[in-house]
Amino acid sequence: MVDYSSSAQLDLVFHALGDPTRRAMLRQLAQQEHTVSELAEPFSMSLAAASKHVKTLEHAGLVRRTIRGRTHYCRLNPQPLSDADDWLRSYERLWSQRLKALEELLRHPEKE
Amino acid sequence: MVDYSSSAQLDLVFHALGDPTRRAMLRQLAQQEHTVSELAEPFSMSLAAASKHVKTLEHAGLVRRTIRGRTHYCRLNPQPLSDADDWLRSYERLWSQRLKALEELLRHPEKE
DNA sequence: AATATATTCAACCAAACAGTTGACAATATT
DNA sequence: AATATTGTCAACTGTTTGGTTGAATATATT
Repeated sequence: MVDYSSSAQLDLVFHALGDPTRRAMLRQLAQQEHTVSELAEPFSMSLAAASKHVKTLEHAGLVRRTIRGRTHYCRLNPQPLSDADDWLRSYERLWSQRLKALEELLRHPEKE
Repeated sequence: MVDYSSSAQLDLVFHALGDPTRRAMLRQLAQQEHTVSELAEPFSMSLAAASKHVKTLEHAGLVRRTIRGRTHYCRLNPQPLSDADDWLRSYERLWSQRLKALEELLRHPEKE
């Protein structure tokens, strides 16, 4: 079993996710495959800039690219998202505890 | 219901998580409260540098600080981790599908 | 063959980042 | 009162980031 959650890999994945343009691109790719131009289209930036974002996602392992002719087709590779989630979920006990306490408070709204 | 998962908030949280020093600090804080010096101790960097990391975590809402005398006590606030997880989990369908296919393949290892 | 399209590349820029050091502020200790 | 401790701040440095533009590459279309 390969450990994709190595620190360096998580660095790349979390860094890739820390940008709204890239998160939006992933959102598109969750629906279907897209070319680089299609991914770039919604944003008011040059194609070159968008292309760099795609490359960042690719480097993090979040995007796979197939080149057919002059067109680059990109699709989402969800594995690193699952790895990032594994990391986050190791804290779940902490936040679910807190959420439970909040719910309890809503159910029995006592003074103070 | 407040939307902590706003894009700007996620930017801060994912960016904060994209650094191994900061993830290690969170790991410490998951165990118990720690002072800034305690958080800094494992790393071979100046206290000032570590202090900046703590501030980054605090800015992302991941750390809460209480000052008593000259000592700053830090504790983990897990809420933003939960928000980040909410975001990631919206892709869960995609990766669990893939995992299921892999398991299936392991159970019935046919040719090709 | 000429042109249009899809994409990357290289060079550049400004801003942000991660680290340093030295000084400062505030609080404890002796 | 003198000193030590905890932590931040400000200024500086080198690197990374996110964007630009113009040229280059490769493929399609006419």
